[in-house]
This record gives sequence, structure tokens and C-alpha cells, in this order.
Amino acid sequence: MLKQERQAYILHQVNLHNKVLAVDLCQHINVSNDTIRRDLQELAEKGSIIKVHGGALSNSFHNGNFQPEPIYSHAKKQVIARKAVSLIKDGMFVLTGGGTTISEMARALPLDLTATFISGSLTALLEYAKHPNIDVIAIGDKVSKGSKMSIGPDGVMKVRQFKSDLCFLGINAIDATDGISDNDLDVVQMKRAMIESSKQTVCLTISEKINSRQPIKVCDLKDVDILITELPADHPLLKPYADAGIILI
Amino acid sequence: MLKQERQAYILHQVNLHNKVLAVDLCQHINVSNDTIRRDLQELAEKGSIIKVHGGALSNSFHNGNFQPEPIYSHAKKQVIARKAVSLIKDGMFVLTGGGTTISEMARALPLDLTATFISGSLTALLEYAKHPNIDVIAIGDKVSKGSKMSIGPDGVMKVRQFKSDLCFLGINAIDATDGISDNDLDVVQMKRAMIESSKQTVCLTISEKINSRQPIKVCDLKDVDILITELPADHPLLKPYADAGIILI
DNA sequence: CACTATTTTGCGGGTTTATGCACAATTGCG
DNA sequence: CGCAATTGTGCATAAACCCGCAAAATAGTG
Repeated sequence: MLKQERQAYILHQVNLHNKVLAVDLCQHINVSNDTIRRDLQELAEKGSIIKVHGGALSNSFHNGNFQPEPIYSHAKKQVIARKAVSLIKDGMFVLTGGGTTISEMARALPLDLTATFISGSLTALLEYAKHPNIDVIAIGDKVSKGSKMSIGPDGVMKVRQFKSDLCFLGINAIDATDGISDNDLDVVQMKRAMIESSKQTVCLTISEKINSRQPIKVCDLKDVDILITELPADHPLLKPYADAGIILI
Repeated sequence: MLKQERQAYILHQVNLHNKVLAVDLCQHINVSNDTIRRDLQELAEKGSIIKVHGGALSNSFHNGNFQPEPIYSHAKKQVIARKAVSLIKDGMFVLTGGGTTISEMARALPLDLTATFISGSLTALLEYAKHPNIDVIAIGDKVSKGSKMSIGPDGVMKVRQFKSDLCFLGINAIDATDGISDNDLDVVQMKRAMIESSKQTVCLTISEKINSRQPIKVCDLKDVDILITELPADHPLLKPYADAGIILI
């Protein structure tokens, strides 16, 4: 990995999360502590970031124009994202839906990961496209205004052409008896196609959506292999899903 | 292998992967390290790439990806965008490429316009999706890191399925004798398909790209119906293009 | 075709850069 | 205060860079 590339990534991370820990970075980028420290130093000298003990802070507060992207439950979604990326190995084909949780996962992908990501979500695709080493495949069709995703028969057909290793879906509602449900028919059809085209299905959701229902059913619990929330796997709220045979992370 | 050929290949690689390592290149092309380094140096002097220790980076990588720098020549592009939207009428099917100029056009669309926009550019699609009344169709395929567009045979095939009224292309180089040219083979193929699938082709560019050339030819001047720059239509710089039968706006 | 001029390429040096490691000094938190 | 984490410094090493030069390829010319 080139030095400039690395520093650009660091800058990106800092501006994204407002702060960054040196240890996190050197684990993520897979270089020595010293290198990271030197990078932070250089960036700080150029005024791009503000270096502090143990890491660095964004300077965008002082520069003027900054608006913290108000992602709902951002911290929780970062926890979920970190758990999710641990499932992805080099060389995998990964189908994903959209939503803020998926975007968060995209940002948390280790820089040296080499895999192929397939999605119809414009926002997710843009995040994937920023990653230096992964291949990105866009699913095309009519774009839904609300979800910013390609949805329709053409996209569904395209999804079916792939047989991916993993499928990550941000879900809106999960219930022990009714399974996964959602409120947009077109999105649901896309999700169903993705589930069918993958060896394993991973559902991501913040815990407040646990035990809730939406009008349209996506799939049964038995179709879900792994469920990731921000809670520890042994949390009592999740017990019914463990009993249903789902792996909790 | 010819020097020119080699440099075109390098440029392609850089734009495709956003970066390139000198070692990789000299192994792949089978020339000495020094030759590659000299090539990179020349390309860097021309401003086509950014040279760094160990290889080179795409300049779009630097400009567009991590640091959301202000759009280059933003004011000019807004002028161009205003002119461009005046061509679009209710009910039209419009094919567009990507780039900052196209995104600017997307933002300039009147709110009551009802039309259908088709594109492979993720950033352009996102802008279109914000509009309340237009239909948006995404072209899917492998996503190019540099241009953030879907490019490849699948996308080209999809484009050919449409017969649109207008095609808007942001262009990188136009010359009175050599026509339109660009530096990324895959993007060029996509642009060609779009031109063929449209009744009228509209090229958008800031005036500083007038009378410049890039390695790969997109099309002849005769394939262009309308050329939009920020200059008035009767500006002397544009005269050769008016003489070639192009409508200037 | 022979001959020259120019460009391009590869190679051998000495120099610079990038990175990791060791170790001591410093920081900051409980 | 004690202790672990973080930092600064010096050093080693491998890789990448610069420079000049000569061989090879290319182009031009009478």
C-alpha cells in the first residue's frame, strides 16, 4: 500500500468519525504502529488533522464548514458493522442491500480485504467504490426514490445470476414467530432474491427493531443464518432467535 | 511495445484501479523499472496522473474521493448546467454519463419536470433520485473506481436497449480535427453506446478542454449534435465547431 | 542503402525514502 | 503514585529514486 493512499484513508476516517485511534488504524491498515504515528504526524503538520495522545481528531470544526452526519443510532451501527466485517474473508462474493447500517459496514471494511461486493443500493455502492481493493458490481433497474436502490424484475433477475457466499441485509423488523418483514414490496422482492442467491444470509439490525413487525413478509427465521445486533450474543432479548437456530453475533 | 501504447495502458490501469505500483507495471509490461518510472514521470508532468513514491495515483482519486474539495470551475459548470436543462422537455428519455458537470445539471433540473433519466454514474443517479418527479433508471455492471460508473459489456448492452431522445456527456477533450477523446477505455465504450442509442448527442465541457486531446477516441465531431460550454455561442474559440455543423449553446 | 541524428531503453553507482524494531522518555489514567 | 500505553529517537534495511552513460532502436536524409 502506498503512503499517500494510506494517508488519504486516514484522513477519510478522521473526517468520517471525527476521531481515530492509532491502534485501530494500524490494525485496520495492517502496518506497524510507527508508520501510523508518522502518518498522523505528517498529516498534522500539513494541518489536515489534529494529533492527540493516542490518535487524532478532525479539524473540520475549526475550518468552518462541518455538519455531523446525523445517522440514527450511529454508535450502535458501528458496533454492528464491526461484527459484520469479521465474517467477510478474502475472495468472497458478497450481496448486500442498502441502508445506513450497510453503509457503515462498507466503511468498516479492512483496507487489505479483497472481495467482490454486489448491491443495488446507490449509497452502499458509492461506499464500496471508495475501497481500494474490492470489486464492486452494481445492480441496475428503476431506482426507488425512498430507498435509493435499484428495484424491479430486471434487478431481481440480475441478482439471481450470482451465487454469493454471504448476503447482508439491514432489516426493518424481526419477530420470533413472523420472521423478517418490511414495508416496501419492491424492496422485499429484491431482498428475497438476494437471500435465495446466497449460501448464507446475515441480518443486521439495531436491537430496538427486535420483536417488531411490518406489513410485508420477507422470509422466515429459518432462512436467516446469522443475526447481528449491537447487543452481546447472550442477551436475553435475543434468546428466542438463538432457539430458532440462528447464530447470534 | 511502443512507448505511447505503454503509457496509454498505464493511464488506463491508473484510472481503473485508482493507483498503480511501479513494480507491478514493469513486471506486467516486461520493461525495466527505469522505463516505467520515466513513463510515470512524463504522465505526471502532463497532469494525467499523480506520481508518488512507489507508483502513481489517479488524480480523480485525489480530487473526488476522500477530500470533498470544492468542484473545479464550479461557477462555469453551473452556467453549463442551466443551458443544458433548457433542452429537456417533459416526457423525454434522457441518457447521461457522469462527472461533476452532469451532477450539476441534475441539481439544476426544474422541480416540475417529468422525464426519465438513465445513467450508470452512481453520483449522477443519486442526484436524480432526489428529484421528486423524474423517473430514474440505473445501468448496472462492474463499477469503475475512478469514475464511479458502471462500465462493461453488460452495461453497454443495457444502454443499447433504450432509444433515448437526448444524451448528455461530460467530455474530457474535444478537438476540431480529432473529435471527442478520453483516457479510460471502458468509459469510452460506454459513451459510444450512449451516443448510438440517442437521437441527439449533447456534449458538455468547460472551455479549457476545448482544443485538447486524450489518448482514446470517443467519436467524431459529426456524431455530436450540440456542444455546450460556459462561453457564449458566438465566441471565436468555438467557431471551428460551428463550422463543423454543431449547434452551440 | 549507408550514414547520421534522435529517441528510447537498460544498467551501474550513490542517494533518498519508507518502514520496522529497540529502547528510553513521557503521558495520562486509575 | 504506579503502571501501561504512547511517544521520540536512533538505527538498520530494503526498496525506490536520481543521474549519467552507453547500447539499441527509430527516424530522417542524401
